[in-house]
Amino acid sequence: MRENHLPVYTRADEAFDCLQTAIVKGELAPGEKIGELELCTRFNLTRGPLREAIGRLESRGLLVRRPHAGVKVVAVSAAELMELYLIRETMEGLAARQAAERMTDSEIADLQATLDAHEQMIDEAQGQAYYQAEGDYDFHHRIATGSRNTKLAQMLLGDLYYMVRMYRYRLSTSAGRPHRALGEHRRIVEAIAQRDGELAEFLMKRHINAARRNIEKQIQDGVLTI
Amino acid sequence: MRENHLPVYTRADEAFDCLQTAIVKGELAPGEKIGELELCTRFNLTRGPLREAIGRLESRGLLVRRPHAGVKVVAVSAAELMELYLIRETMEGLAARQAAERMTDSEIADLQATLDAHEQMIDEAQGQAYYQAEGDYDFHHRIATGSRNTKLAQMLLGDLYYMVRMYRYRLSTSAGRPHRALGEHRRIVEAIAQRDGELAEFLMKRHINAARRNIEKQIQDGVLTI
DNA sequence: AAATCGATTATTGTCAACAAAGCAGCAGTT
DNA sequence: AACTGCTGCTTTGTTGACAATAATCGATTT
Repeated sequence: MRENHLPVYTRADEAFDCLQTAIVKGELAPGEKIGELELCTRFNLTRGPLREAIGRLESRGLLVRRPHAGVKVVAVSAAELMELYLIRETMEGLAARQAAERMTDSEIADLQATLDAHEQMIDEAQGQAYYQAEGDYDFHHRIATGSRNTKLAQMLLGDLYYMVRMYRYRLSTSAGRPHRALGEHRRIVEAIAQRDGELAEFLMKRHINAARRNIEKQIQDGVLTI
Repeated sequence: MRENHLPVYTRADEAFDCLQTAIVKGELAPGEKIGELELCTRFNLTRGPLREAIGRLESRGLLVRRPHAGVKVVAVSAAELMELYLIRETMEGLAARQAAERMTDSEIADLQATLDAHEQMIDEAQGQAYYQAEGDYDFHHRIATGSRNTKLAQMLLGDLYYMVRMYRYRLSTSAGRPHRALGEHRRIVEAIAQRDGELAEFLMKRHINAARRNIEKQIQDGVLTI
């Protein structure tokens, strides 16, 4: 009778992780057609577990399958990326509201501590937008789980974030934005600490809206190509 | 070069459909532990495709798997069902707003026509809440696709609705609600026809909120047990 | 008598061979 | 010269057998 249910990794889980990170990191380019046995040799897997993983990823919308004709990585257009941000706006707004109602005091304290860490990271590594991106991810991750809304967290963490991160990897956050974003994060946490759900929702929506407009501008300026 | 890509059904697709409908219809009860080979004999499948389907359904949150210990249908608590409705509220609000901006005139006309059909169904089969439930599903389905937001539609149609429908099957919509719901539907479509996205969003959110409170009340009254 | 440890059994995870379907190249015809 | 139909090949879909793991039941010990 094992009490400690530490995650038992099956080959299928392994395959899932390998594929997912490869897609997110851009090692498998969007639109690229991928062969099964090619992936098998690449990740040291057999086709059974791999196919299970492909099924899961297809269900999550990261892969597109055409029966008997192969699987390819989903290609998201600029317009679709913008729509992803619209979805994030509403869903994370809800998450922030629920987080304000449900996060424990210690969780909020932790969140504030991570923001301090993020600030230091930004100061130390100026221009190293990567850290900010990871920090940003961390922040939103905590709010999603803090909402205590199982399905909401699942949809945000399991579906949306992977698609967003997939495009995060190739976009350099514009110079001034990290500091601005951090300020916005602070105000959201303040609202949560004051248990002001409505305000937290409003601020979160505005925050993501700003991020969306930022990317939109970069695309229009030709800085970011999709 | 085949032009007409009619859906090619593989065994895995078949397995997926079988399992999904069985879960939604309650033939596989929530919490019930299901064995693979039992399902194989039941649906005339082999384990390969079945496992692929299980992987997909697990990824969608309808099944819960514990490695080496089997798969069971997810059991959603009353509280979680309420949170599902909170998610629907925000997401379908967004869908209604985008639908107001993007649906074609003929799509809107079609939508109005289906509402007329629903009204007739309700009048003819009084108390037959089933038709209303299906009609309701149809309505929300059209709005979701009408948003032209691929990911949003995918999340609503592929994830949330199946979970909601799973619990719809066992709840009898209270007597007065079908007519009220139809009225709400009409006002939403009106807003869409007038291309008033904000209003459509507001009305849709209120509509789903009302549905949620209706179920909440039924649960409290003991009419509906989960 | 209760509890724990161990062997058995049933079930899941994995693999490799088989069948089927699409794709590409070639040849023949129009 | 372009197009259509055939043939062979590659890739995917499927199957059944094999290996590994957890649950169950029984025996032994405290």
